Amino acid sequence: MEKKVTIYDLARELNVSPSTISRALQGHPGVGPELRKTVKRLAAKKAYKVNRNAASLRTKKSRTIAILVPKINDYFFNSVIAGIEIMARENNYTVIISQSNDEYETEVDVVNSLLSLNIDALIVSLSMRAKNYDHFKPFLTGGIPIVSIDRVTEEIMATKVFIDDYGSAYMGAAHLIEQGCRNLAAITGILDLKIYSERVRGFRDAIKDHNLPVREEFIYQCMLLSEDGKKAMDHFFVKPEDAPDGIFCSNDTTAIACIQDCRKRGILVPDDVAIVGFSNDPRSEIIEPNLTTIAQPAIEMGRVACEQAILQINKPKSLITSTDIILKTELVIRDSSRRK
Amino acid sequence: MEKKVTIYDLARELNVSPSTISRALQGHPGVGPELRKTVKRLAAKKAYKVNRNAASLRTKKSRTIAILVPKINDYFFNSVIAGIEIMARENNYTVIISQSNDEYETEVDVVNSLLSLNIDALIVSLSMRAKNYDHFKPFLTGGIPIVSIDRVTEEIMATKVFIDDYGSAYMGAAHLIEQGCRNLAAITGILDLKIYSERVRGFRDAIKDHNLPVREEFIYQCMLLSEDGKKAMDHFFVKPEDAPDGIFCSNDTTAIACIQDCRKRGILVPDDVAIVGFSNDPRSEIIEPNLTTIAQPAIEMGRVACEQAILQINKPKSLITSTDIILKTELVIRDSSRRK
DNA sequence: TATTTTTACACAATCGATTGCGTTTTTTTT
DNA sequence: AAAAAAAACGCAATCGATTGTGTAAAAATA
Repeated sequence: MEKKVTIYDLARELNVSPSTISRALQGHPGVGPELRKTVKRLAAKKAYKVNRNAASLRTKKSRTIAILVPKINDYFFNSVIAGIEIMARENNYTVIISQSNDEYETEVDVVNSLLSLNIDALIVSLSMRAKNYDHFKPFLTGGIPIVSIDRVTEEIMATKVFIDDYGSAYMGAAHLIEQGCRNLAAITGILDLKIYSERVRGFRDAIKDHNLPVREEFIYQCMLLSEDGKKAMDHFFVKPEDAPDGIFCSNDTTAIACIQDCRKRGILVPDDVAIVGFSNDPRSEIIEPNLTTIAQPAIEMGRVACEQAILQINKPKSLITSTDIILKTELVIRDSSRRK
Repeated sequence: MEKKVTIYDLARELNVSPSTISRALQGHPGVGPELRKTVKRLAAKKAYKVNRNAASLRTKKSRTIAILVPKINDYFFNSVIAGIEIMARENNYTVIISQSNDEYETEVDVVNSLLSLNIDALIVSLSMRAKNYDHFKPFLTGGIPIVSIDRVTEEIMATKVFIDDYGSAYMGAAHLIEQGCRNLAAITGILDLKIYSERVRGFRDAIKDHNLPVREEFIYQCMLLSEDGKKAMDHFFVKPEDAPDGIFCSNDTTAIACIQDCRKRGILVPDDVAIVGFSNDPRSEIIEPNLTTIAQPAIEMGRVACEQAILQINKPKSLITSTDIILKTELVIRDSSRRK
């Protein structure tokens, strides 16, 4: 079990001081060009790696960005993470990933444990069960920037990267109406989260703007799991003669559940009921009929979020600002809503 | 921008030495029970969090486990990661996740950068494009245990957690034969990796044991991407009159691509061609016909891998062993292979 | 050549927590 | 009550890298 090589080892071998080694490796001026080369060569030869703990302790910078999302094994967040990872790697940052499982307590827990890790920034998508946001305050008072993605809130002073939820939902609902639907239903996530309330607002406005009635009982609030999709269908179809002919879902999981449930009930999609999902999950191209859905630029969102995080890290702390970055979505029309 | 609270702050406030604070917080004997309570209370009140960098620097333990997988946004690895995350959290470990994108160079890159992070253990699934495994050596000589999962190799001295690839493939192929297939094809990953060569071996043996011929041209080696599935179909169907009537795929992505390609060609699944995939990806329950596939205990694999990592961390370094842990798989029979 | 400026490096403090060892105080033993 | 043992805590070194300041040598200037 060999010990790791330190700058002291290199210093001894070259008969210079450790400080010179450190400066040489960082390319500081004030170290002769020749010495610098010698040092770098020796460092490479002996497979020297900085001890990031030591460096972080001294500089109070860890070159680490933490990510906190509701679920790691979810297509959308996954892609966001992949995007962050790419940008982080390009900028020589390390990434730490955690999940809240959409539970408030876990979120608080994770956030607290991140506090001892000396991270440089936090990229977070809120859990569905938000109660308050006090657990994020130590970051802000500690000068650690927060970038909030997708599920954002005004209550945290943070750069926000998200999509035009209102417009996307409006687009989805309007599309259903254009396809001939007159009786729209929606499956939404918990309305405490702005992302979902905005989508419902867009959904409502699209209906109103087309002079159709908004049926409150056709707005089903849930955790957006597959079972919830089925429950929503049960709810919508208590009176089959007075059921919706178009469903706008706030994610693809519930949309797919609806399609599958329709098949069981012998309801034709899109002719009896047209369905639109949200996210453009890979499953949407596989389900029959293929699912019409709102495509979100997930990887791009990750990249941008990470970019913003790095920007904030390098900005004088007094200048912490709260930018909003809104990314474009796209309605991907497939067979689950296309009527001839 | 408030400074973080340190043990020195607590020490000053209570008029004791920092060492006592440290011991009190760790529950050391040698600190009076009353003082300990007082310290803990004050620490909680002032929201003290240990500085893990400082602690790690001193103890050479970071309570951090690194994960390296080919792709983060892949269902299987995702679930493995989720499993690791759960076990890590239970044991108060932090997890760092990186991906190699199935490229050798990236893998080397990532591994090297992990070297400066002072991780306690590495859990790795190899990239498809393995050339050699020298980049892992510094961990072993440095006393940092490696747990190798799924895509393992004998060439690294590590605890290995994987499935019975030979048996699983045998089971899959035998099932196809039982369903009446006489002319089997296989889509496999790069055969340099044991995981794939074992599957092909199982595939071969199942055919042989049923006294059927193994057609070498029907074993298609690729990176297992969706496009590869289509290319494989082109390859298998150059002579449609002499094409396979059953395909065993080493992952679900290619299996799904095959089903979709069959539809385009007007080939009936499972009647003309029966198809079996590998992993039990969520998409396999959505594709029509539903995909028969080998279910792997991905989350369990993550849990076990993490458990093993923690075991190794706490073991005297001289005792580094190389256990093999083989997890059970299950053939999930669905419509893509079930013939009446 | 004497003086100033520059260059190239060394010294030593510092970040915050941990821990072996030493010291003081209290308790136990004889 | 004196001696020994135990308990409770402090001192100071340590982990490895960074960085402000100090100093000697080399180069530039007068």
